[in-house]
Amino acid sequence: MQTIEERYLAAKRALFDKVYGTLNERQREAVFTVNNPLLVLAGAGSGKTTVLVRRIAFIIRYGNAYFSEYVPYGVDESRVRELERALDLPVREIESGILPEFANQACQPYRILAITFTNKAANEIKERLAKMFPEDGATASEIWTGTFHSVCVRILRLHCEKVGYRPGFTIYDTDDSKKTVAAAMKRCNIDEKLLPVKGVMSAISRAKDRLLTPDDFAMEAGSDFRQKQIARVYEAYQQLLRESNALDFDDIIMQTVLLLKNHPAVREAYQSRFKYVCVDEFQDTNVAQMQLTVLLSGLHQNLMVVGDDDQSIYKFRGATIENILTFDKTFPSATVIKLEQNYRSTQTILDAANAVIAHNAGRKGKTLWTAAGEGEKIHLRLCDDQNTEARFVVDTVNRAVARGEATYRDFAVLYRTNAQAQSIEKAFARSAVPYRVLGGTRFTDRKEIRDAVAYLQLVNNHDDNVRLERIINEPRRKIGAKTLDAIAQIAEEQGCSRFSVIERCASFGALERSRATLEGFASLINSLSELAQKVTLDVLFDAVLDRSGYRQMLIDAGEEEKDRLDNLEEFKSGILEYMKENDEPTLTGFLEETALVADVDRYDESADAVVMMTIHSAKGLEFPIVFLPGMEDGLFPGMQTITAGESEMEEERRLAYVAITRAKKALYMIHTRTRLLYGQTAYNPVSRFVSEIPASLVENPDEDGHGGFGSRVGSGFGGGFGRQTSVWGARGAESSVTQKKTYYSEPRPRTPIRQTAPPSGERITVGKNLSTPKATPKEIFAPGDRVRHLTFGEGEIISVKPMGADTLYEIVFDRVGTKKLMATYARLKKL
DNA sequence: CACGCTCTGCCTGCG
DNA sequence: GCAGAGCGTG
Repeated sequence: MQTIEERYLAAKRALFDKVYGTLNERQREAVFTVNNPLLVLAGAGSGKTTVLVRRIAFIIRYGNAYFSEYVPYGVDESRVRELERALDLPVREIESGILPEFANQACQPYRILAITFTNKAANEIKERLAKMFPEDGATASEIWTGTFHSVCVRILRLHCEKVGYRPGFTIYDTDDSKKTVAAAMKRCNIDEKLLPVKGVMSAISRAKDRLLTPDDFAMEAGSDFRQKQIARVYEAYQQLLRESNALDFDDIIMQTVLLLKNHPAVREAYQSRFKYVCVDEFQDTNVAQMQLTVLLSGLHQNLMVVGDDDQSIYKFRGATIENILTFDKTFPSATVIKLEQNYRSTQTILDAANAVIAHNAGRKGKTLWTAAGEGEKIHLRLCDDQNTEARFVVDTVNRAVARGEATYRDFAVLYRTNAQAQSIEKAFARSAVPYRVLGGTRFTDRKEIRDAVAYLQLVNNHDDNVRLERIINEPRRKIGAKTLDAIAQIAEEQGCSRFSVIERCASFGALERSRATLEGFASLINSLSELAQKVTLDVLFDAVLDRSGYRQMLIDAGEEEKDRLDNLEEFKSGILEYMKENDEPTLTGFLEETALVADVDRYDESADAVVMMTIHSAKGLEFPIVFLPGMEDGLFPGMQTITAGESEMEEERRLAYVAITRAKKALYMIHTRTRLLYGQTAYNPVSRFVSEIPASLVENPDEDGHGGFGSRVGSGFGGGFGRQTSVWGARGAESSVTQKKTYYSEPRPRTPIRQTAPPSGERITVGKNLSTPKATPKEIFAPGDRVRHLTFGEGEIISVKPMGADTLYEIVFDRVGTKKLMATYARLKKL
């Protein structure tokens, strides 16, 4: 017999469960678990952002209401009955009328910190939080949401002097850093040919990711000559950055960590402020970012991290998958919740993804499943070369659009390397298919934009030597390398900035010849600095372009540089936008935003065009129909991965997993017999990742519909390729027939794939070319039964759960571990 | 100092 | 195969 208290708590939880009934059980658990460390292992498409956003809203409204054991004084039989009866009320009424009284230590919004990696993700969270509190805009805006970098810059702006930077510091991007590293190497008398700048730069970056100071780095280098050299450059590089009052992207994180570590008062202030800390995409964090989160959440320990170890694809950028793999060891009190139900893709796509990723050893182990149904098979396609491949993509798109089965925006082409974009882009352009290419040169990487920004940067921070050098002779002012060397030398001797040397050039004999131009330049910058105090940003921007002569230079160049002028105008509209969005627009603020905003944010999902991007940049996105060109060993996985170790191959495999799970309803994997790569013709075998997908999931015209390509298909020396460069379709009769089978397929009913299984256990077939086996007899298994699955082999049922009209089995397979499968689709045979 | 030629190296890339 | 960097010449 339950006590009154037990019944009260049960009724309370039942009411919360009902109001949050649109979430699945696991999602609800994640939302309600607010205190103590929490690791949410969120598979692709499992609704992790929903969980993140709803959990934050829950914390603000109800605090620890769900799991709290608190029972108010005076709760009696009649009250409990009332609550139990309330379960029949509509959700809205429960939510507004009853739930608020359960609130337990509800948290003020400004005490919650949510950290993401990209501005895009941060904005999405902000927008969705705003929707959670439609009644007042203030609540959502008080929640501290931002990228690692924006959060750290915000902290550093207030405390930078404690770590040795002056207020108004500048942020150097990769290009500025590279120049500074080159300068540092020059100072150390190290030849760039013996030690490439690129390598040094990345070594320094990796060191900062791991919080290693130049001294630490030197210690670790030991007697290794190369490493010792890099240590010297690292030291000099930091020196140069400090002289310019500049931080690079890695410093932003590392210096914040050092600030919090070494200044207890600052640390304690933030620790007591942040009662709840949430981190998104936790699998992408590096040592420094991990340390930062641990420090910020150190007092209250309410740290929630969301991530997917299977989507960790940024090791090369310093991410340590160990952060997520060992989170529960680092925090023994942590709750771990796996989100495995997928709301994005068909079961076929998920089965393929699951099968591929199952080949990795170092993982937490998740198996995605969906209630959506099987969907169409995965299309595998062999083409002659990259041009045929491109034509195949374009024609498939055109056909589907012509039939009214899809619009351009439904398609995405995802590739391993940016170089692959070229041939496909050409084909789209030729056939007048609207398309967009993401990545490559960013808007803000264009020369004219960088120059204009450099002017603004120098106006904002006169010590910024890199930007000074960038624009002092742009437009031409006859200030060449000679003069600059002299200035740098004097600056070094005097221990002052180069700009102050230029200002006082009259005092230095060595600068006599350029005195007039230098003074002119100094007064240009100084007058712009004065102007910056008086006028709005857009006016300042025009003044920079006019007074510097930069605009005139482009106008004089005529038609050739027209684009650059247009780009500058576009950039100006960005300035106006910034001014509209910020109550107190400042030059520093704008420059900061420019430095911290990437190009991905420019991806406009509403435009009706096929989108092309690398698999890396597609992480987090989804598309109805996905093309994966270049599924070849040597390209994906790349040659350097094949010759490297197993852990590199696992990362590459995770990338394949990310690629596959982007697709909602259809996935086309393409490989070619020959491919022009780095000016050479390569004959690549089909990607091993393709071979890791069970043949039963794949429709493979090249095998004449028999499936079963356990061995490699298209190792590719079969038919007369090479001489026949004609596009497909104009080739021999036999192959056109094959092609007809694949993408000249019969019109497919536009059956929505996301529909639940019919209660009868009937299979949903999307397209009649799907040769699905006869419907499985609805045999009911019990825990302990031995069964056989087509792809997973033999296993034992460990749990049986009715799910609507279907049944969810949890099965431990002998070969592949535990999987959750829906009875309708699992095609289980009793042994 | 600017232009043009040759040479090199080349995966992915947030902020 | 191509872009960007570096070098040499007018």
